[in-house]
Formats: sequence, C-alpha cells, structure tokens
Amino acid sequence: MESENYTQSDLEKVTEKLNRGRELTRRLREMIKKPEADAGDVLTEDLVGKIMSSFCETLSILRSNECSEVSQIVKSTEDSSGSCKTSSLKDRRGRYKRRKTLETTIKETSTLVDDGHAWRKYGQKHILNAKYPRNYFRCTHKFDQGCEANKQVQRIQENPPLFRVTYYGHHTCKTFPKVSQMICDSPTDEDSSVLLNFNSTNNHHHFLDMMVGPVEFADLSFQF
DNA sequence: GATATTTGACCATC
DNA sequence: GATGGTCAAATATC
Repeated sequence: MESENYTQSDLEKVTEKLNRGRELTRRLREMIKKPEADAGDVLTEDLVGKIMSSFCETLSILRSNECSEVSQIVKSTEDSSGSCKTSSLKDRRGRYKRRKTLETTIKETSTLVDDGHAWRKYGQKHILNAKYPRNYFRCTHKFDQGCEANKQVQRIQENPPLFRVTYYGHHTCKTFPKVSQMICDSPTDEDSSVLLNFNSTNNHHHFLDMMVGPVEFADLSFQF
C-alpha cells in the first residue's frame, strides 16, 4: 500500500486539511444556495481560494513523500544497471516497470472531452475479448517535468458511443489545465469521477455534493 | 526540422 | 504461455 510511505503525522495533517476543505465547501454550498448570505464578511471568492489552498497543501504533503519514493526507485535502478550502458538496442530488459498499484480513476463517458491536459499517445493494443483496441496516453510533460500521469482510453460501446477512460497517477507537471476546459462532464449521477469547474455555477453542486461527505484518506482520488 | 502518431517487438506479470 | 503495458523505429503531419 502507498500509505505505508506516510507517517502518522502526515496522515493527520492530510485528514485535517481535507476536513477543513470539506467544511469550507459546505459553507460555500450554503452561500450558493442562499446568494443573499454572500453579503456577510466572507466572499465566495475567498472561500474558493481557501479551498484551493487547502487542497494544494494536502497535495504538497502527499507529493513530498512521492518524491522520496521516486528517488528511491531511480537509485535502485542506477545501482542495478549502472554498468550496462553498452547494452544493445534490442536489450530493453528492465527499461520499464509495469505499474502495480498506482492510484486510478475510472470514468465512463459518451464523449471524449478535452480534460485540459496535454496527452501523448504512446501505444495501442487489442485487448482479449474486447471489441475495440485500447489506447495508451501519457502526459506530454512526462520527460520535461517528470509528470507521471497516464491514461487509457477504450471504446466499450459503438451505439451510442461509450468510452472508458482510466487515469493512472496524477499530474505533477506545472501546466495546469485551462479553466475553460475543465469540464464537469459526469454522464450520470452515480459517476463519482468528476472534474472541478469553478467557472460555471451550474456545476457547483455536483462537486460540492461530492465534497461534503466524509473524507477518508484511502478514498482520495482527485483529478487536476 | 520538430513534433506527434502508428505499430511491431519487447518485457513483466499472472 | 497468454496477456497487457511500454518502448522505439518508422511514418505522418505541421
């Protein structure tokens, strides 16, 4: 489990900041439901800023541990293959590591919307018992910024068109999605995988409803 | 020429 | 050995 890399103190901090974010979100929802309440001393923009700050701090804690984990992987790789620089082009043994338990987010959608990130296709594969091939994408900034985000897109239905998009890891690149492209496109109420859009008041409630529930550390699955 | 996509081969895991 | 994920050369596009 990834949580083994976090100390009890880290978990407590993360929980505290998420709970604070939840409370701020709850207040924001109240203000949206009752716009007249906005006349108070706290503006919605302030709340949004605080919520974003809370999430950023949480991610900062999580990523600081990821970095140490990555550095360990790099170190072990160098140790095991440091003298193998002259290996032939054909010998790609150990050149990549198959992921085992990365954080995943699965979304089923009828339209392949632009999620605001730059993706680069690196593979396509026919999957057993699947009618359509699976497409593999990685973040464009994988190499220049070390972003670990990957996604797979697979058509699962022809008519109406339905795609299953699976995200692995999250973006660590500094190229944040354009706000106008952040689409809250959850096709069904059951679909808990949503993108945050602060630009459209029509979509506030969906995200807010998701956030006001109990926050469990193990359930973290944000998309940025 | 730079960048993105396609596609067959390679490799890890089960 | 089968399957799925990734690499990297070849090719396409701008």
